[in-house]
Amino acid sequence: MSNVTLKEIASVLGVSATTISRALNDKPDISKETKERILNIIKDLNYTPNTSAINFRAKRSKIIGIVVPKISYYFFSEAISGAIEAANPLSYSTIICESQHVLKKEQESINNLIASNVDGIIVSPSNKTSNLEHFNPLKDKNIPFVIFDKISSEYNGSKVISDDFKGAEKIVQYLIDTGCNKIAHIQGAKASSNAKRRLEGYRHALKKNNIKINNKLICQTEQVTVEAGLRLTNGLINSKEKFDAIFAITDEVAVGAIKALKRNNIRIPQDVSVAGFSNSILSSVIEPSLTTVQQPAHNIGETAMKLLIDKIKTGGFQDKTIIMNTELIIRESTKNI
Amino acid sequence: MSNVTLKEIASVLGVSATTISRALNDKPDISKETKERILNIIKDLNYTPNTSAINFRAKRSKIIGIVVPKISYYFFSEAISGAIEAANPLSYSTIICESQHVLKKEQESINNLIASNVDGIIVSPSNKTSNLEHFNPLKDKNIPFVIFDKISSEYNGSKVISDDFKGAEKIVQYLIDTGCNKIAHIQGAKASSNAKRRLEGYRHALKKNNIKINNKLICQTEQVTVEAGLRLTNGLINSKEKFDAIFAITDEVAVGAIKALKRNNIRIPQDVSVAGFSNSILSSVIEPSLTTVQQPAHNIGETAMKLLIDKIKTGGFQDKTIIMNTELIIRESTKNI
DNA sequence: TTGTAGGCGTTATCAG
DNA sequence: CTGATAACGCCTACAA
Repeated sequence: MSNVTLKEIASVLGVSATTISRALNDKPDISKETKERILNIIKDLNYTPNTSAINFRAKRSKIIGIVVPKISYYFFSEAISGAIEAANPLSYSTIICESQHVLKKEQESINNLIASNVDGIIVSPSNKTSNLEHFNPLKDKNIPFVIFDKISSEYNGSKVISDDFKGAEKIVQYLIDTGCNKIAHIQGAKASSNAKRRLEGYRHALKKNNIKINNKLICQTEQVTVEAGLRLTNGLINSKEKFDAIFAITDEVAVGAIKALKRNNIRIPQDVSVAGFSNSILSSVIEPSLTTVQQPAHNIGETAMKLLIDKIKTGGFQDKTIIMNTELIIRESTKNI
Repeated sequence: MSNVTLKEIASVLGVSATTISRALNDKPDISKETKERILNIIKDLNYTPNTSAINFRAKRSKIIGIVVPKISYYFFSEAISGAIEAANPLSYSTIICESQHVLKKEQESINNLIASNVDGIIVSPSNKTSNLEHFNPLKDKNIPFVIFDKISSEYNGSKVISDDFKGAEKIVQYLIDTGCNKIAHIQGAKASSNAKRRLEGYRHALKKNNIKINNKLICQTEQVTVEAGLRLTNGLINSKEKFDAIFAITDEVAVGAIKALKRNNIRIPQDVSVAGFSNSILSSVIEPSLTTVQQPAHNIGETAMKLLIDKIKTGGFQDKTIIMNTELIIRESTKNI
């Protein structure tokens, strides 16, 4: 903790604490000479202002809370990294909380952050979060917040989302363009808005190309894991339905799909193309490497933070929805045009 | 921000602010009846104590700073997660900073954290950090700190490290046990203490088994990436030195090695076994899946946080070194015993 | 058992 | 241009 206080410096220099405060804070009502004299001497004094005192007096904390389901998911760690990078230059610090996809923990995190007097909160709701009632305390206390990633398009507060619909449409269109027309989809958690939008994108692409939607080619998993991809793909293989491509809700699931196909000696992409979503590290490591959709995680975090800080500064009246573009990353798991 | 203050509640209830404070903080010098009466009424008043004020007065922030090279590395995100989990029940929050493996940013982060009046700091120094001079401000200001992961064993402050030496020894011994005796090693950054300790473990295992160390089989990379592993393994293949195993400094590098071997139609593990270090997600995705050493990342972060908070509470006199055990994870990239 | 006074470090306000 | 004063919300010490 810092020791030297303005008062102490003041008594050493023979001026008032107020004057030193003015010198330190670039206030106009101080003569150039006094200011320079003070700043020169203060350098040697090893003074660090007491932020607690400053924030206390200013009735703010300069701290932003971030709540994510799991820090160690690549998407979230990148988003956090982007958010921090946006916050630091504006002298905001960030407190991170994990909800572990448990609604109660999400709620607790929000309450803890309120108790910490954060100036604002960024939340990526868990898969289990279907309504936003636990955000009410934030509204009550007038604490601005921004939501990112998993959030339904009906919600009309400030949010940053990636364009799941278009991303899915884009990658399914690519599958179609490369000659596939019996495209299976492994869908994600039912409550997940991202999963819903990707499903819609998938459907839309098929319709646009006059391909009939075959519900037997759509399967679903609550857990988006390699294991689930493996299991569901095995299911598809064992069913009588023919398919020439799989579009999986995430890269993890797609990796499971690739493993299942390989074990059944089904060639990728000659017999079946595989596409994922996220562009996680996995996608370049798996063989064949995975065609996928890149979400600008870092950028999403950055944007959410900027949006929030803007909201804090302006009093938080305007609500904005920012939709981030996705990018198609073509690799070996799909055919060439 | 909270609005209701003790004073306001006091005037409503017709008691003094002090009494309410006592009720809220479980102080002994208050009658049971008054306490209950106050607590009952206060529930409806939607009071949140002003943490800024409390911390300001108590001359502490209840915030711990954490500095890591990169949040999105699995090891660090898990360590952070562990640290947060240990901190929250003790009502500490955490501020995360990224050094991006840049010494100057590490320094800046530490200074920013000091300026934020954190109660203590946990640092995982970057690869580029060879001395700890930039920690002096912490010592000067008497802010306790704990270091984890990348730190030389000579440093005698508080630290938490995983047992790289034994981990490396263990996995090399396993390679030897499965019939390898021309074991190559891809070494990491020169300044990295982990890399040094893993190299020592490798050497030790060879010596113990009377296998002569062949320096031509030891190569080195500053960047521990898939690409580096690929490049260096190609180098090994093109050299005249024979080898029957590769022990890579990290899983990323090992993945590169696997890719290089496969492209050269060298069978894994029949012709060459491959071993990594970290047990990152990659290791189970790559084919063949990778034998590796698991570092208890979550546990390391948790331990570091507990150590730090202990130090904060006791005034920070005792320095401890905690060495965490590693675990050998056997997969398909190595032969069976 | 309860209340009063004072101060933590900073800065806005007003007076000089 | 500079200084004195008060106040932010809470809690400790002391008084009643």
